[in-house]
Amino acid sequence: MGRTQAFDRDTAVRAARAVFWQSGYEDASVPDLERATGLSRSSIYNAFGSKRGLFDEAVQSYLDEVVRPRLRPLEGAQVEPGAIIGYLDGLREALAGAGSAPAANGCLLINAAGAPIAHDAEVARVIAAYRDELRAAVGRGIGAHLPAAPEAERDRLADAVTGLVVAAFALVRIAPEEASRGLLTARGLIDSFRPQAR
Amino acid sequence: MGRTQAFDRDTAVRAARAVFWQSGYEDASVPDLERATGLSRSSIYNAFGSKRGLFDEAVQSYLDEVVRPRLRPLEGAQVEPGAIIGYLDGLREALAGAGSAPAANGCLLINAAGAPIAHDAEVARVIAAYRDELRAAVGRGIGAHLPAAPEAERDRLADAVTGLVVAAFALVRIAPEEASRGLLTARGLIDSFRPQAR
DNA sequence: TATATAGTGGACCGGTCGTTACAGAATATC
DNA sequence: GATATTCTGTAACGACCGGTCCACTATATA
Repeated sequence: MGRTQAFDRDTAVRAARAVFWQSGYEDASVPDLERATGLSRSSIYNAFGSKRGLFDEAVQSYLDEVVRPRLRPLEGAQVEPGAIIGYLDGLREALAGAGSAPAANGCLLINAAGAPIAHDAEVARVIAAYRDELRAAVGRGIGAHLPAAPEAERDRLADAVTGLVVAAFALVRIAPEEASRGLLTARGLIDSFRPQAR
Repeated sequence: MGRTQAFDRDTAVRAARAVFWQSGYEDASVPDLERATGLSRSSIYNAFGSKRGLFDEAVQSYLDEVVRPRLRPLEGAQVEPGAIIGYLDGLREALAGAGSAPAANGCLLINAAGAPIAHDAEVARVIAAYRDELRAAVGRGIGAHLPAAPEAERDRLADAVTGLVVAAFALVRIAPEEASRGLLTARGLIDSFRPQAR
């Protein structure tokens, strides 16, 4: 019995996700979240317990609907040779999106990681796991792209590319040109290995 | 006539610099700055006008006494061949300093750049200029280290190394291992060019 | 000694923060 | 229709923020 929940929980989380994505955790105020979700203060605390609770759900939503789809071409046993290049180009496109696209705000996790919230052990754990997932995917992409290259060189290359990708995300909002430059550099590094490998 | 200023301005700025370095601009509260400098609220506003005024002086002090000394071996017409390696190793050492050393907090400017203060045009300008200075220094270091390498490859290498260095600074506090890993990768990239160049 | 400046401590301002509480209206099941 | 649950307002809480103001003390020069 009793009234059923009127709003769609996922929709509300997605709206909150956009706010956290753009503003980081600390700078996203509760009134901001009210406005974005269309919910009242009371409803938010009723449904999610706290601002932090809402943030945690937003992070999960971000991983499921934003991060993992983008890494999908680099998952699985047989990765396309061009997938790693496509991934880098896709990233550059998304990050360079003229401010309108949500991805132009970089990475929700890294943005949120700027402030004290990053000292939170749980958040740090999620970020570390995210990075390892990325490194593995890049490694597979490099492997498929340069099958003839020596393993040591492939590892070094994958390390550099992963570093540059993380750097790009960390820097989009501080120095967008630097971020794009880093992704271009990563592409250039891969290309410079290509002739020798053939 | 009148009483002479009792405290040493530079000492106070250095103390404030440490606070901004560790906490960023927004998270450094005025009480924090009182405690660190040993000055009263009134004296701070008397001497520096505002929190922002104190921050600006701290940034200049940081550039003069921290950044530029470290880049000095990469300045001038004749740079030592090993200088770029020494620079990367020195950075890694400083960033890995067991939490006690101030440099373990990364870069004052990048830390401060996380929050709304980075939207400030002046701060953005300082950061961009800082980055260009770094890129030029790394370029000279690479040139001295690999004089025989083709210019295009040297440029690509210098871009990658600069990107990884900036990334390291941006990431020390979020993911210290990633930062150290990035600097090691930069070293490895340089070494991998060495044999061909000889 | 008179006076101008440097310093302290504390009260206070308006504002924002996350969170809690509560009254009342809307909507579901029994 | 009774009742349980979900909503929306709105007010208030205690804490912190940067900044201002003022009365007071200390120390220098003229």
